[in-house]
Amino acid sequence: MLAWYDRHARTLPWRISPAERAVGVVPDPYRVWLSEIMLQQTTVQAVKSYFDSFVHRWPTVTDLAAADTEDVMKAWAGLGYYSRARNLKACAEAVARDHGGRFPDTEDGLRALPGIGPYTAAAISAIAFDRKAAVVDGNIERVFTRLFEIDTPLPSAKPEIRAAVDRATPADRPGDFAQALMDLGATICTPKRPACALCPIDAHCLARASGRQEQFPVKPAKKEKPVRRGAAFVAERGDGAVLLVKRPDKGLLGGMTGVPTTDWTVRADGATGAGAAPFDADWHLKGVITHVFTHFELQLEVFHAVVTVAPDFPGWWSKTDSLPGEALPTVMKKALGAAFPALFRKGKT
DNA sequence: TAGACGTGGCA
DNA sequence: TTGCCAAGTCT
Repeated sequence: MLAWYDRHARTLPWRISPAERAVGVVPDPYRVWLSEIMLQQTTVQAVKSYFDSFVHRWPTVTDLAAADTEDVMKAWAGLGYYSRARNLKACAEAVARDHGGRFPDTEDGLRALPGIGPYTAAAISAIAFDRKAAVVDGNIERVFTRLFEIDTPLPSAKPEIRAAVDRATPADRPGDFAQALMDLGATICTPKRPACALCPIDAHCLARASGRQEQFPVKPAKKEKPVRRGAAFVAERGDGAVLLVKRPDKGLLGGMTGVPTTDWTVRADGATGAGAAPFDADWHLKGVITHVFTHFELQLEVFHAVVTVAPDFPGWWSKTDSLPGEALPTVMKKALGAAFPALFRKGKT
């Protein structure tokens, strides 16, 4: 795997190449940590631009610790799983305050920090500090369940997989070993139609031998996504400014910004409509948007009104030129796009 | 332990 | 178009 990695390692903004490492270049634990948090359940392609803007704006963990939380949420907007952004800030503060601005180099030390679970602790200790650790992410689960035809369904199979990864991990270059396995999973040992002919370890793979590559890993059946409905209210002032509110720190889209909405419920009856508006105005239905979250699908009626008298309602007015800089999750950009077709298109600003 | 928690890309 | 999925964590 290490020989394969030396020739085929992906070039990524947060990564030290095997050649650089060989001549003594060491990774920056801050960049390793930041990339690992961003990459949780998120594609490399989606992360790249966010990673660049974060390290440009906050070059060190101390800079991030000193940042305004609102600015961090704004910079994270669009990446999803927003508790990661809160924990990112809390973790930076803990590292600055309790560790003198330096990340712990052990799994236990890292695991104690907010937002760092078993995977990320192992990954940082291996990649940033070259410590031997059993790094197990989704890629590595796939590679190992195929190698050994582990047919226990996930997540029950995790201990079995972890033990196998632990046995396989070398004392030399454990960080490159983990990254090699992840690159293999991302580029060759893919979920569908894996390119076994190109695999450096196909001779060792039980699933390859039996032709059952795509049967692994075994996962439980998905549950059906319920549909929830609600209404969003885009209030526009005479100068074009829009009324925004900050959502509660916990729960869905926690700490992010949005337009006022009703609750999103499974009720399919007349729970929505202009009658559910937070204050009286000449509301007009502008459209219905659909947005798919991890555990439900949302159908959101979007109402618009031009407001001449400031409503007694918590929030602030944001002019159209400052709107893109707000901490707006994609679903909220979609809602604004339904109200202002010229300003927002398909959730992009 | 199972559910909450976003988003965009691709087959 | 629909479903699956991508370097998981927290409760």
